[in-house]
Amino acid sequence: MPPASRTTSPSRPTRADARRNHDRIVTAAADAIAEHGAEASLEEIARRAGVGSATLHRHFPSRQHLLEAVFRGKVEALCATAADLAGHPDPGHALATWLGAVARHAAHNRGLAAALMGGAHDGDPTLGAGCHTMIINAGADLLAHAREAGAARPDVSITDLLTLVNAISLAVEGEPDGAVQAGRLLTLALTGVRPAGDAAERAM
Amino acid sequence: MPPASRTTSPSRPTRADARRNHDRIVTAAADAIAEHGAEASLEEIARRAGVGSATLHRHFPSRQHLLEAVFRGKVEALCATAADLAGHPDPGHALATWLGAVARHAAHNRGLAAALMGGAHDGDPTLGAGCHTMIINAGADLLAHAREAGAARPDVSITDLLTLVNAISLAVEGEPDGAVQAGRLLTLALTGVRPAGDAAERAM
DNA sequence: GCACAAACGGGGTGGTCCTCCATATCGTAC
DNA sequence: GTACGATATGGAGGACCACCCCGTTTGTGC
Repeated sequence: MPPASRTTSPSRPTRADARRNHDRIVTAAADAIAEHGAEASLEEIARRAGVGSATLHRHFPSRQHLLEAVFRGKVEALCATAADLAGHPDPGHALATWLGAVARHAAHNRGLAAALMGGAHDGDPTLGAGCHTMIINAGADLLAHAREAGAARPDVSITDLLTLVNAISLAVEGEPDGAVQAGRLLTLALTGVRPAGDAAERAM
Repeated sequence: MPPASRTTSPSRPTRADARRNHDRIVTAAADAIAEHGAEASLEEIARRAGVGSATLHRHFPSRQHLLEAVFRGKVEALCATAADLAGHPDPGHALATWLGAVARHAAHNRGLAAALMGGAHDGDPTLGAGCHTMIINAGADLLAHAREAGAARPDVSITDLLTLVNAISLAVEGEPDGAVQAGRLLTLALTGVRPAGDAAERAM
């Protein structure tokens, strides 16, 4: 982040080769991450993109920045889905559907769960508008509506739910039938282990 | 694994220095893992133990083997807890209590969740009797009893439950109030997001 | 005490992440 | 069309890592 120059002009427009390299790196990263997961080698990504490793590090000072760039599109899609579902007549169902969509995206896009998870708590405030924050804001409305409709406990937060979804996604990542497992576990977590219809309130 | 020698005698008793080094490595690993997590540097562990890195690799051919050795005691304790709880009058409560104990152990012993998680699906059959298997066998009884008592759905497996617990434990690992978060999320997953007493069966 | 299998560990290989800085390139003002 | 300066580049190098080879040391049964 260059210090705001003295003139009103925003320093300079990004150079064309820089923009080109940026895009090539993101593309290469998407491939490598799909293949090897979120911990894919940065050296290899640079190699695939045909740039020096220093260039990669200049464009993306941390792995998290790179993940954010790779998955921004997917995250925006999930946010849009949340917006669509916000007006659904059954808010509880809408929330569950959306969380399922998050899990499905994570199952089909290796590394997405890590990108969603990492955002806030790695001490870098410059990632404020990152995927983590975006997805939380998107889900907050759905949860609020569900709560109003009595379909969600008042003491559960959207952070809880997304942590759960991402934890599940990470746990089954790499498994052959990951998407199925993730769906099972998410349903389990949302509805509880007790048989449906058993309303017993226990001390636990 | 030395090929079974021609004689009936089990080749040879382990040499004293080997046993000593083994123990020093496990101790050093416990410290390092508590400090840096399950991904702690093996070189550093060898350094702390005062042995060459080759010695560490000879004793523990993979990181998973080392984790198993470090946490075997804790896992046995959890298995014993499971055995104690097996006769509890309320099997549903017993199961929940035990899963809570697993989470609590994981929160207090960094790396334990990783040890429990890694066991089966990394292609090494020699880890058959590893922590993963031990804990599954221990929990299976509790789940079976809970199911008989109608306190657990018939379609949920012990693997599901342990995956959930470990996923949660890994997700909150390193967080300042990790133990509290893990407890919250586990309770949430076990009882569902709907308010207690809401027995509505939804299509979802 | 001796012989020998068992265990050891220094040092090498090839990998990672990240940084420095001399060089090449782009965009612009002329 | 050219020259210039800011911007961007990438190879080389440092620090670290997992893992392995192989000459050397050490423990043990006789």
